Amino acid sequence: MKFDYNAEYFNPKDVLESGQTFRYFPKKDGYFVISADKACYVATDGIKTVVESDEPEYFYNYFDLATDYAARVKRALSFQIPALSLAALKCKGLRLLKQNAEETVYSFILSQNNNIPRIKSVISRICRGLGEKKLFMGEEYYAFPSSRALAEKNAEFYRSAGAGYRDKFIAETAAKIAAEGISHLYGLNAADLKRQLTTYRGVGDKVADCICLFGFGKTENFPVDVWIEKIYKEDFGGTLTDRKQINRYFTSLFGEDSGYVQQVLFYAKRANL
DNA sequence: CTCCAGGCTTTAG
DNA sequence: CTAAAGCATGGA
Repeated sequence: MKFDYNAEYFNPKDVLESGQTFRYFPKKDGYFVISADKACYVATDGIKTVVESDEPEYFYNYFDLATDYAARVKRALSFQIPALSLAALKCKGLRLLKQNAEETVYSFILSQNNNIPRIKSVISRICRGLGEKKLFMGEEYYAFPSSRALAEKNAEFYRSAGAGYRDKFIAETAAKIAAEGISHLYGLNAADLKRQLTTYRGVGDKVADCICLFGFGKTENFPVDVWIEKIYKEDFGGTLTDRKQINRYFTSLFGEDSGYVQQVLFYAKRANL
C-alpha cells in the first residue's frame, strides 16, 4: 500500500525536520513517521516521493497532499520580500502537516523553552510508557496516548519522563481534555479557537498558534518564537519587541498565507539554508 | 562555569 | 495595564 507524489513539492526532509512534528525517525533511505496511532514510511529519490502505509488515506491527508503547494510558493514569491523569496525557493518541498489535534496540544506544551531533540525524546518516553504498542514494516512503535490515558498519570510521571517544569501543564491539560473532550473546538474560527486553547495550562499565544496551525489546519496563524523574533529583526528590519505586536505585524502582512510563510522562514533560518 | 532552547505562569510595579 | 523573575533539563 503505497502511493507517490511529485517530489518537487514534497520533500520528506523539509516537511519533517522543520519543527512541526517530533515523531519522525531517519532510516537508511527515508523516514519512519508516526502520527497518533498510525505509522508510515516516506522516502524520495528527488523525482517522486513515496509514502508506504497501511493507512494511505490518513497519510494523504496528514501530508496535505490535496493542497497545491506550487501555488503557495508562488504567492510567497509575490510578496517580493528578499528573505522570504530566498527561503521559499530553498524549501519548495516543505508542506504543512495536518496532525492529530490532541497530539499537537501536548507536543507543543512540551516544546516551550525547550529544544527539538529533547522534545522528541520526552514525547517518545511518554508514548513508550502510555501508548499502545504497534507494528509496522517489522518495526515496533507506540501510539500517542489518549487524553484519558494521559490523565491517569500525575505530574510526577511526566517529570520522570523528562518534561521538567512542564509536568504539571501536561497533567492538568490532560485532565481537562479527558473530562470535556475537544470536539467542541472543531467548528471554531481561528480567533475563537486560539482563545479557547489558551485556557489550557501551559498554552500561551505561541503554543496556541502552533496548535491552530498544525492541529487544526488554521493557516492564518503565525507562531512567534525566538527564531521568528530573530528573523523579524534581522531580515525584516523590525523594531517591535512585544511578541503580540510582532504576531499582528506578520498576520496582517501575510493573511491566509501566514502559517506557510512562518514555517518557511523558520525552517530556512534554523537549518541555515 | 554560563547560555540557550519553537514560552508560560506568577508576581511585582 | 506592562515588566520581570522563576521555572527543569541537557547540550554547547
